[in-house]
Amino acid sequence: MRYPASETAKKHERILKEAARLFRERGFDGAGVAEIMEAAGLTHGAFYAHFTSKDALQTEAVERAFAQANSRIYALATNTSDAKQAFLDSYLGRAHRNHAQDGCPMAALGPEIARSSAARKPFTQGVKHILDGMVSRFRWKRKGIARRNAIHVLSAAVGAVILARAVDDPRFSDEILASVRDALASL
Amino acid sequence: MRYPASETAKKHERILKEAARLFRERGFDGAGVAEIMEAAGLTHGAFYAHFTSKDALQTEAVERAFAQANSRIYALATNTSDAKQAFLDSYLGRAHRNHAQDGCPMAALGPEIARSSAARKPFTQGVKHILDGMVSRFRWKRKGIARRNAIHVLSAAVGAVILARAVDDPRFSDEILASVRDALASL
DNA sequence: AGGCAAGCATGATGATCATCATATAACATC
DNA sequence: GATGTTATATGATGATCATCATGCTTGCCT
Repeated sequence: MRYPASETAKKHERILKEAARLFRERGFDGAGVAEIMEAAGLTHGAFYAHFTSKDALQTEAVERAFAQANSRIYALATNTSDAKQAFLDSYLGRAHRNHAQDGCPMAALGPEIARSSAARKPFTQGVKHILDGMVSRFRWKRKGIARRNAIHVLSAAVGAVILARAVDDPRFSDEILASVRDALASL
Repeated sequence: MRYPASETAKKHERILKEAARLFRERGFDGAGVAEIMEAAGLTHGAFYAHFTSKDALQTEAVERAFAQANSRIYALATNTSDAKQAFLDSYLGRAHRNHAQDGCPMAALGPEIARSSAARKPFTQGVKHILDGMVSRFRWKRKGIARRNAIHVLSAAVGAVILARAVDDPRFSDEILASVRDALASL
């Protein structure tokens, strides 16, 4: 049957939201169309009325996850006195490590993005946008190399969360997060 | 038919080698048993004479990839005057970025490891072993915080390679590698 | 030398998956 | 208020995959 147009837009949003969540939780291959649709409260058949393919969904889901990440960084910059320190505390905290499903798409999907022709473009834009935000909104001790340091901080933070999640030993995992947080705080 | 025992051992090795390569190239889900066996010069049926499951193969393939990585670090330490710098030049070089299939398993599989119950144990051991090697064999400027700095360098290097691979823009990708290489050289 | 069993190939099995086909029923438009 | 359109559900399709079943052949051991 047919449904009101306002509902349709909400359902589209819900599919995207659940896709962004499930992709980060299980990977692009690990989350199926049917599972995503069910999480959005629909059945699999309705999917192709909203997206042309699973690849297209990947593209939009990555965009969505980056938009979320960027708005968080923006919130840190306006609500805290030291945005860089707030970023480090949040990004390298246990909560982020333990909840990849609504965390940073770089840490959750990095290597899979490199293999996904659909996701690389929005990913590249997302990384550039985040970097620009870090360069302009964080307070850097050495202004002349702010961009280099932003790339450094971002890389180290992403790598640390990936290692902390992959590792089997909780103390070691905590050590990784704490070490990188301390090391980056002085930049 | 039956085959000589020496041949069998070589085939086992070949399966492991191709698995470690294909997993890093396409991910655990992206590389199928049949494809791995074909790459090893066999058919899919022979697989279960060598491994009890694909999960078991993942476990051993991760072990193998880490052994390879460790022997490379060891070689750097014995053949160069500045092992840390040699590591940075190699790990953050274009060759490593462009050839995930025989590069570092952390950068190629990080987030997927976190979701794989089979791979987390060997991964954890591998990371610990690499870190120990870095702490003891690299020349650190500040000896008191060598371990913290080793964790920092490893995280930043892993993150940088993951981002450099995922990004669509070659100049941006090069910039990531060069920035992190420069930033880490002073530790 | 002869029998046993190991290692491999071929092919089957059942599950899972992305995508497509079709029918339905209500919305939007005139 | 009639009509065409649209979002959805159900179900089909064909591909892919891990794993299992079977049988052959030949190395290995007695």
